Amino acid sequence: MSQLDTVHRILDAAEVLFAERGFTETSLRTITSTAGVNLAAVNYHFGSKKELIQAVFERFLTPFTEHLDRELSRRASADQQLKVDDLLQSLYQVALGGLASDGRDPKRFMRLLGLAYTQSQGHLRRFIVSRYGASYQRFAGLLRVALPDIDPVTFYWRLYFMLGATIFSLSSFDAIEAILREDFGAESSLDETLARLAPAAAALLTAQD
Amino acid sequence: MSQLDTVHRILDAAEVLFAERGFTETSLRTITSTAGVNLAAVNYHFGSKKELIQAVFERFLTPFTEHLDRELSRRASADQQLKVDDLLQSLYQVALGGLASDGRDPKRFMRLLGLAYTQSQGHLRRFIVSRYGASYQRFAGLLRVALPDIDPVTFYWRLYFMLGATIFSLSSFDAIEAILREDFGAESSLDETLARLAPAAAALLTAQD
DNA sequence: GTCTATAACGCGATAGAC
DNA sequence: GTCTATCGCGTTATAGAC
Repeated sequence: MSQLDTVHRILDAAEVLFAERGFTETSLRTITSTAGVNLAAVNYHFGSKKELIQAVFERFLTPFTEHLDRELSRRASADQQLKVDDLLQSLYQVALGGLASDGRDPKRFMRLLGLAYTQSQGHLRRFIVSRYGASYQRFAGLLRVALPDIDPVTFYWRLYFMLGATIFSLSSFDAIEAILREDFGAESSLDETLARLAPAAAALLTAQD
Repeated sequence: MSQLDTVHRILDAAEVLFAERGFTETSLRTITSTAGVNLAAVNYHFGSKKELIQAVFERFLTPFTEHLDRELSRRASADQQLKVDDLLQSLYQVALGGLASDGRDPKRFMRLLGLAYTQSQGHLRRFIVSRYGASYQRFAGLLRVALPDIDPVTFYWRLYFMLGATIFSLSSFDAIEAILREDFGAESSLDETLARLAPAAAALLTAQD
């Protein structure tokens, strides 16, 4: 088995298992046996479990922020000024859809983001902020320009409300979808849910006090 | 030290440590040494770590749902029909404020709820649903009556969006508050944040498609 | 570059003395 | 009811053979 295969197989197994169980709850033994590689391979290729966790996020966040940055630049050059709806559409449809078109599961990505937020992995938060903080700042800045009438503190709280609604509900997408399917017999696809989320998030951001 | 003291001290230490680090990341050794009790005391008084986790949630959720149920009954007997704003006010101001007036930290409660949501503790989810599901169903049912024009699947997705915005942002209240204080020099109290969250959540729920 | 074997340690839980 | 001591197991990480 080539080195590239081994690294790849470890990342694939770790991504799925972390998303299902969390970081602490997933042992290197489980990851390596699922991946079909030797236990020592993780420490050889990644150095430590922490660095493996960061590598899993890097593989999601780099294409995600690239899709988002590209789409924001495209829209910004076309329009005079980006509106709230444009920005949310960039975030939801393009960035997540772009991820899906790369063959990466956007629901799993959201689950990992939720874990990064609540599990106290200080190293992971530092890694994400230092590596991808610029893209976040750009998006937040454009949204701020699109909502000039809201006072700044309220604006930022609403930004976190919006992120919370997004990450929380999408990270539990499968569980929520299963409940609604049982109660109403109606299946919800990720696209339909994003189509429901976008106007709700826009209303949240633009609400009158 | 009396038995009541020991049980109490374990619960106090576990509540703080779980909220700070998560369940798996907090060992019984850390809990008992923080509480100043013997390691064996947890298994003696609670049976297992899982049952200790449930006891920590019980001590928050029982008064919380009692406050909420009482307030919903009070409002329902006064008004003809409860509106969205009434229901959100019951949830935010009264239930959380009631918790605070009992001397229980509502931010810590929100952090624990966030953990229960994202950390895969199957036993905890089953415990919460079986013990407190009725209060949740009642609140969701009243909110449904207040929003009859929205189609049912959209309504429930929005309910999860609203819960996500609430739990996610309040569970990270201290971290978000610190960022905003550094950037704008403006402190945000929990009350002020709830006063910002209520209209935003109402707008999210009542949005036009 | 990949393997086996193991070091070094922390975990939850419990038996048994007091 | 509280203590000490310990069992049995799982963990990450690494040394050394191949």
